[in-house]
Amino acid sequence: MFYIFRKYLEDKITLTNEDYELIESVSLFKKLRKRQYLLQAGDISRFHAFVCKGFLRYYYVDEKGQEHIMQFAPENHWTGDFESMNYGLPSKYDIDAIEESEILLLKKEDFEMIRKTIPAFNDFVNETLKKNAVVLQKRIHANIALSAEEKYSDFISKYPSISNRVPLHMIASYLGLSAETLSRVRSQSTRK
Amino acid sequence: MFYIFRKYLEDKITLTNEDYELIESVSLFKKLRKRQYLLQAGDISRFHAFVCKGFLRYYYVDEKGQEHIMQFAPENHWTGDFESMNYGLPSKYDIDAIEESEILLLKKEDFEMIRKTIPAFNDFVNETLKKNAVVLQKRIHANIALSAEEKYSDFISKYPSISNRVPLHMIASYLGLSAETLSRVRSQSTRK
DNA sequence: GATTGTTCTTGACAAATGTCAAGGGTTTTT
DNA sequence: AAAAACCCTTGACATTTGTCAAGAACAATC
Repeated sequence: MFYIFRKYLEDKITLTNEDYELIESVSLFKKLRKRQYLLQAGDISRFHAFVCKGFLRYYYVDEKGQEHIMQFAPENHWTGDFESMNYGLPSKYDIDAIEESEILLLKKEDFEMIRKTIPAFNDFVNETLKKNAVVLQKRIHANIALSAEEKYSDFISKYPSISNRVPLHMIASYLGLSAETLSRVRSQSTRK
Repeated sequence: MFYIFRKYLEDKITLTNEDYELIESVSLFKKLRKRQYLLQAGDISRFHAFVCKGFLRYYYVDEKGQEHIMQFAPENHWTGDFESMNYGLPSKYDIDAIEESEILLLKKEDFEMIRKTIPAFNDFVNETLKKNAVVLQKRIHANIALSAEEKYSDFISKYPSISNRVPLHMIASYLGLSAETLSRVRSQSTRK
C-alpha cells in the first residue's frame, strides 16, 4: 500500500531511498468500509490522512441534523481537521468513507519529524498549503458570487470525476444548496 | 514604519537584530490614499503586502460590475494574490485601500530569501498558512451552512472591530448578500 | 426473491433573498 | 457654502431557493 503514497511523492519531489524508508517506518495503514468513520465529531484529530484508494468526505452536522460537506477527498488527496490537530481541540467535524477506502495515516508528531528531517518534504508541504489556500479561496469566491446554476456548472467543470462518483445530494451539500434545487438546476441545464 | 512590522514579528517569534536588519534591508514601503489600488485586475502580483496602518480590501468585480469582497485586511494583516504570485498569472482580483494606509511590501523573491535564511521566519510562515487554512475553512462553513441572519451575527462576533470600520454594503458583499438584505437583517436583530 | 434503503425527480407551496426605486442623512469635494 | 457623492433604509415586487410529500428506479441486504 505504501507504494501508492511513494508514487504520489515521486511525482512531486525527489527523495532518497532512505527518505522513503523513514516515511514508511512511521506510516500507519487503515482500511475503511463504506460509511465507516475516520474521525467523529468530539474526537481530537491526531493524524494526517492520505487517501490511497477510495473516497472520503469531511463534513459538519448541524443542530437540525443536516450535513454540510466541507471537503471531498478521493485518492491522492489529504484530509484531516487542521484546527483540531493544531490546537488539540475536539473536532466539530466528521470524516467518513463514501466508498471502501485505504488510508495512510501519519501521526502529527511523525509528520512534523519528517518535515524537519527532510527539507524537500517540508518544501512540498509548504507548497501544498499554498495551493490549498488558492483552492479554498476559489471556493469562497464561488460561494459568494455565483447562482445555484453557476455553482453547479463550476463544480462540474472543476471536478468532473467527482461528480460521477458521489450522489447528487452530496454535491448539493458541498455547494450549500438543497438536493431538490440541484436536481432542478441540473435537469434544466441538460435540457439546453 | 518598519517598527510596526518588527513589533508584529516580535510578538510571534524571536529573531536577532541581524535578522531584522536583513528583513528591513529588503522592505519597501508604500502609502495609499483612500481608494488607491495596490493591485489591479490584470496585473501580476509580485509582492507580499503587510498592512502597517489603515485598511485594505481584496475583491473581485464580476461581469455585471458587482464587487465581491474576498478579504478584509486591517493593520497587522497580510494580503496579496497567492495564485497570481505563485503562478505568475495576471490577477483576477483588485486590492485597494478603504482608508488611508501604510503598507510594507516584500518582493516575492526577497520573501523566499528571508524564509530560507531565517528558519524561525519560515516556521512562522508555515504556521500562518495553517492558521489561514482554518480561517478559510470556517468561512466556507458559514457560507454553505448559515442563513443571512446567522452569517451576519457570525461576522459581528468574529470581527467586531471591522464591522465598525467599513460600510455595511461591504460586509454584505463579503458575506455574499445584497446590501438591502443585510440592512433588513440588522434592523430586525437589533429590535430584539 | 422479497424487503429495505437510497437516490433522484417532480409538484405545490412557503420562505428567503434579490432588484429596483426613492428619499433622507452624512460626508467629501469643489 | 453649495454641490456631489456616498451610505443606509424602506417599500413593492420579482426571483430564487427551500421544504414537504409522494413516487419511481435502482441497489443493497437478508
